Amino acid sequence: MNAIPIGKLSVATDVNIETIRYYEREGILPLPKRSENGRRIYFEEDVRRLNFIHKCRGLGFSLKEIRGLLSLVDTGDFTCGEIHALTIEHTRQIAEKIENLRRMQEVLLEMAAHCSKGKVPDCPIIDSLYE
Amino acid sequence: MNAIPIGKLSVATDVNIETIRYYEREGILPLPKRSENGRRIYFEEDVRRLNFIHKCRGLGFSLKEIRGLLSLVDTGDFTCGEIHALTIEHTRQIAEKIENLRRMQEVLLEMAAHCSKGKVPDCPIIDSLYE
DNA sequence: TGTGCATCCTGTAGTAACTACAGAATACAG
DNA sequence: CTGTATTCTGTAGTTACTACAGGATGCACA
Repeated sequence: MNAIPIGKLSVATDVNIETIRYYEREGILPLPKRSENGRRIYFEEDVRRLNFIHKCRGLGFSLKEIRGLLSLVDTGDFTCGEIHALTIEHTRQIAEKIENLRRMQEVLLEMAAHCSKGKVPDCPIIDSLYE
Repeated sequence: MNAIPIGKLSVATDVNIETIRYYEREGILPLPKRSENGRRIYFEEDVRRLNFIHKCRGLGFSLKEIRGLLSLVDTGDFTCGEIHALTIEHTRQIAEKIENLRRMQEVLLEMAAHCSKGKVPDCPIIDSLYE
């Protein structure tokens, strides 16, 4: 139920119409149902999946990596060991991303704070991401 | 001191040599000194800057956005108000990225935990990034 | 019941951010 | 001093979009 055309999906997810069709060609979005006249029809599930893909892209995951994440849910027949192998590397990667962002955040906030006290900031931002 | 050639910079930062030259062409890395025979010479500062750029890219920032972040440190003549304007939007964006990653992390860990108890996971991962 | 503007279709071409390769010069280890 | 490694410039290919072009269909409104 609640069928929507590609334009509405685009607005709902803030993903460009052409990008949606590109994801379809790439097999990262499933082939949607079509209306009698060949127009694509989407449902709530597609909105969720596309939101997920879009946010992952914004977090620096490649389409290949996203395919890997989606495979966790697309096929329900992974063994326990496989799930572990797939999630462990991803959680490690995510933890690292969070840590890097946390450091950037810290330095930016500090910068703004110093600044508001009238001090000209010097240059700690770059070091913040250097291990 | 401690001058290194492009190959060492590439190894030190895990950034492809061709990508380093590409960043130079794009003006995101400064034109380096050259040896007598025209070979690029880098220093510790370049390692830090390139590490920063590389990590930002891995966190989903575009080169344009990274240019904006670097401008905070490249020119020391921002006014306090400008620093605030630039940092506030960035910190908002970073907070959002952290929150999205945190949710993904939670769901992946939960998935692995359920799995290790022998339960077949169903499908919460996609919802985790759906507001 | 027309009619005109919005939305959709396919297909192709352009852009951003790399990445790889060709062909030549220089560095340096044994 | 000779051969393998590294660097150089320049160009072409790849990934992930993004923007048309040209045509068909949908739908609000007179």
